[in-house]
Amino acid sequence: MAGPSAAVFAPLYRQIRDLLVARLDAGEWKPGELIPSEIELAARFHVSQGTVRKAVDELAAENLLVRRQGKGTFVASHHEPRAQFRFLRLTPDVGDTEPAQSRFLECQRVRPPVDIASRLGLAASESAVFIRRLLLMRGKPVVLDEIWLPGAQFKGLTADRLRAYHGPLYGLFETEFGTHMIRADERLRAVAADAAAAGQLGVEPGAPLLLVERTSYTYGERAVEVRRGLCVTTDYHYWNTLV
Amino acid sequence: MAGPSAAVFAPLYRQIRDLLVARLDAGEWKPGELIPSEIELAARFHVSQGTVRKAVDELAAENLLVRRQGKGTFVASHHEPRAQFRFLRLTPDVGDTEPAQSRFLECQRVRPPVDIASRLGLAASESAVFIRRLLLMRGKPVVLDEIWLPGAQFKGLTADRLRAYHGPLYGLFETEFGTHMIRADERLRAVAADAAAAGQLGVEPGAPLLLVERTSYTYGERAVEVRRGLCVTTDYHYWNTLV
DNA sequence: TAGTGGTCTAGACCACATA
DNA sequence: ATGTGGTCTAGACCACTAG
Repeated sequence: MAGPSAAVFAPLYRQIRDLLVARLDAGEWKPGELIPSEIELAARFHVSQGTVRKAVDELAAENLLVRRQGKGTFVASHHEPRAQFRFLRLTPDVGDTEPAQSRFLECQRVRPPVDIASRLGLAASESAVFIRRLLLMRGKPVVLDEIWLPGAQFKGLTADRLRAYHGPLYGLFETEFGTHMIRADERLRAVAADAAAAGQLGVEPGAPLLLVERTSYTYGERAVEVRRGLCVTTDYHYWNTLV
Repeated sequence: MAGPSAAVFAPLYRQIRDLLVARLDAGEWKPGELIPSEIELAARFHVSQGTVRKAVDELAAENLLVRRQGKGTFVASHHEPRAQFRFLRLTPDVGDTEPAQSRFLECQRVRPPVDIASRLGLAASESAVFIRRLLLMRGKPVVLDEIWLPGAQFKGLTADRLRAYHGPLYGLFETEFGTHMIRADERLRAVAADAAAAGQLGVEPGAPLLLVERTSYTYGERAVEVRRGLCVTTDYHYWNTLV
């Protein structure tokens, strides 16, 4: 409930953590880059190395930073192999997960529906980029995605640009638009396929589909993507771990 | 891939962690109970308090232990309010989550299907307890669960005993059968309701349902429950956070 | 060889709960 | 007043990486 800087009194290590996030947000260190060593950060913030360590530990646990022994601490990037499947929970029932292939059907600037606009924190006058794409796995359509992005942040995003890019979508967003997704909330339900979706996905109208509604956030809990995906779950499933 | 004790060479704090888990598994400290203080554990294991602290930190992060400042560290229990909804990801679209009501339809000793038996690590000769129950929220059926448990561990579990108990199922398992669930894997897919499920859940046959297949584990990564739930997701959704 | 993160320790002090 | 966990520090040593 409380905003990012609601807690005024916080332990030192958490204040350091927040300072580091602010630096990341400001782009002082970009995804994939090395951040200063713990000793250097300790000197800069006038705290002990142990306090910096605890701050960095938290950020590493949240996947904002990646520690590599002997090399240093790096800003997490969606281009790294280990991050590839972090936001893709759809897995084949048998065999290993392989990279999916995207087929972009549509990419336009639109006035977003009110519910989408409010989730993105857009004013009534602001536009959004709307993307429709089909995700293919093993050559077959598996997910039909509708994606909304804040227009101001994603100026110049076109279908051609999407098609020219190869790799994970969040990698493109990170590199070309300076927007790094760090967290996402998802809501899942089962729905019946309408005629349009059925056609795209190659199933019968009325067939059960898994609807995944996602809101993605960047540094500072700012929502920057709303996604609505319809998934065929006959040979794939959505996996999750409860701890 | 690697078993619980595959890593022979491990940092001290991890060895301490594993020792603590072994003690929990052995029932030395039961759910809800206070474990010895950090200083006492440090003395017992001949390490510094800082090392014990790091071991306990890990177990607290995994929800095996609960720290309470000024009071001590306690073994996590499914009876605590904070644990109530940890394994229930189905939430109403509007309004707050309320405790669900169980209606037990069936409880028998059975020879489990081979896939269930293998997931529970049961030999061909071993039996299982099979439970069917309906979960009601706001007075309406929302989930139809089928649950399999290892027969040997759940001797004496009957429909009457289930009906007599009020509270979360995992609380009963913990208190009456000494089995504490600490983790669960889930696989989700959308399926069409068959006639039987449709009747129980009050939906049309063929209606889309969310199928949740769960395997639950106790200390030491031992699978002790397989669950297959069919959920009506018209007014409820399954929520998840990707980090 | 030098620099990085990873582990372990010891001790001081703070915040909270209980008697 | 006492005991608990929570924070912060300082320093030693280890393990890994790279020039």
